[in-house]
Amino acid sequence: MLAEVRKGSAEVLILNAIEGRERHGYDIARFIEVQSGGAIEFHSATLYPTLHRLEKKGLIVGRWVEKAGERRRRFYKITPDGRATLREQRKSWRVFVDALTRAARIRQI
Amino acid sequence: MLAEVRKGSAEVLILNAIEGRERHGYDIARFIEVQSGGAIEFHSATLYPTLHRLEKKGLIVGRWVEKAGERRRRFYKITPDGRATLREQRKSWRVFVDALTRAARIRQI
DNA sequence: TGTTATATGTAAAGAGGTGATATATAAGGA
DNA sequence: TCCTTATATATCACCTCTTTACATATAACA
Repeated sequence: MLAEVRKGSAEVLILNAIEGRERHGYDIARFIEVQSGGAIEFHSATLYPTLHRLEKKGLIVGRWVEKAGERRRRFYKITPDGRATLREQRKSWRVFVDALTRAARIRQI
Repeated sequence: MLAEVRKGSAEVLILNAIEGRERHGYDIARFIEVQSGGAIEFHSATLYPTLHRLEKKGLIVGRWVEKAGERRRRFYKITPDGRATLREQRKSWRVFVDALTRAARIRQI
């Protein structure tokens, strides 16, 4: 994440990353880094526990894919519950971001 | 705060609230609530420890004001270090908010 | 007399992130 | 051939911030 970490954003970023198609963990982290223009970087210590937590909650499902001569990867796809949660989290972030922007003059109008 | 708390935003909100003039804790919380249109609400358990932390770091300074027939209040004003930190935190939040908005499609373009 | 607003505070618990460390394979350059 | 880098997953101890709940006290109002 940024130098000073912003908390609670890992879930919405991961859910968004697999909204369109399934991805494995490492790919999710790269995807987020690219989409954010390099501003958001996932540490493996954030990434994997968050994936496990999301799976435990039933928001994503993973499956191991092992091919000969390749490392094993765990691909995750979003569940219907995951999609509903993604919608809620986006809205929740939108409200918060707008409120913070106003209440802390983030853009110094 | 929102139903699901967004972490790490208390400091920038408090510093912003006393950027223009000194305020006491309870007033800071009310100010933030009003400025955010009611979206951000401070609990006393977030507010007071954060004020103590900011004072310990030298970003704000407090003084007790006691008037006859009134409750005691502690008024805080921002220090030069506090102003510098406020500038940095605003920038940091701006970068993060923009990155998150893009990387998690917060506004669902 | 009871409730609400004002005003400050702490303790225990939980959530979420970080730095460090670990393991293992494949690809590419010296 | 050896070393480094990228790929790929994972855990542990620690830290920071926030919440729920509790505590205290005064003033205003019904």
